[in-house]
Amino acid sequence: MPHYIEKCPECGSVNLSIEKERGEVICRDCGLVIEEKMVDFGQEWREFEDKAESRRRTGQALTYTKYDKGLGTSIGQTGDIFQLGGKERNKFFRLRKWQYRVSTAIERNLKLALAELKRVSSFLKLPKSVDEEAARIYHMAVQRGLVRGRSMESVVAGALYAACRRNEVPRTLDELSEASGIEKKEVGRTYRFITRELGIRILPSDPVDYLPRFVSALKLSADAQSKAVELLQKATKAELTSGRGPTGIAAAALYVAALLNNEKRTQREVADVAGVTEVTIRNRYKELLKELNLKDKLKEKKLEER
DNA sequence: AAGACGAAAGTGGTTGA
DNA sequence: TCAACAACTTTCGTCTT
Repeated sequence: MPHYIEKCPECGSVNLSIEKERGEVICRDCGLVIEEKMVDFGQEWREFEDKAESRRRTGQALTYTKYDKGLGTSIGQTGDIFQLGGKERNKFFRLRKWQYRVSTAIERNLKLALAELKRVSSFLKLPKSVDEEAARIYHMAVQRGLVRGRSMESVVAGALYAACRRNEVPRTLDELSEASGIEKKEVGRTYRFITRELGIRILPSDPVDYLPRFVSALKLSADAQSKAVELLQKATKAELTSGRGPTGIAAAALYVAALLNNEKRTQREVADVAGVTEVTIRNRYKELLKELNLKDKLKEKKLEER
């Protein structure tokens, strides 16, 4: 596993945790997110842990982040394809046909769109896998004519949002909106539209997925984070989570966890980081206290402090 | 003075007739 | 297409630390 950073710049700990799914490197001791979305967890070491599977390497994968899928522009234009065997030759014929079908208009649109996608995703420091997915979604959207009547940028933003959700690296609509310069509701609208039209299944995002970033932004400890995870698990069991905004739940759990851990943050601080209001935190927080019998614990805390 | 709390009214989106 | 509805926000007054 290639390590770009060995020690936590905050506390010097070498006890780093690599959250592959989120593409984040986190310090286990102080909870700092050291690297976010910077490591390309590609094929080579993805299967490292799974020894049953042989490691396969098949060269560069087709990539949707290049407008021509990385195939280059000279397929079948020279005579050399005729030296290939039948199977290979057919393959190239198919590719050439496909490429030919991409009209110049679509090609130009894709070039622009993928540049925009790249820009937004690097602004948000998203991992490459999300780029790929978003580009794929955009491709499909173009092919189905879903961009017509919508701005290219908003479709890009919607595709990225969908890709984030699919890869469990949730970004809020606010963040996407800020990065893309598209209004929040517009992003949400195109997101819903393209996922519906393309039949993309999106799991409801898990509040836990938001925690590492919130914890880091609030400079809370790893203890507080695991406490929050614990609370969230209980909350999920008590069915407090369905139908509610995941960010609000994550924020409330984190708020309580911080209190219990003597790392108090104000509701406002947590609310700002999570992109919800204090009121929402209060509501979720109230529910948490009621359902999980945490009141007593908080009272104990207060007594201890005297 | 700042933070926590809660009531009331408003917003944008979903659902179901 | 419209109305009911739930979740969330905004705003504001009151209580607590």
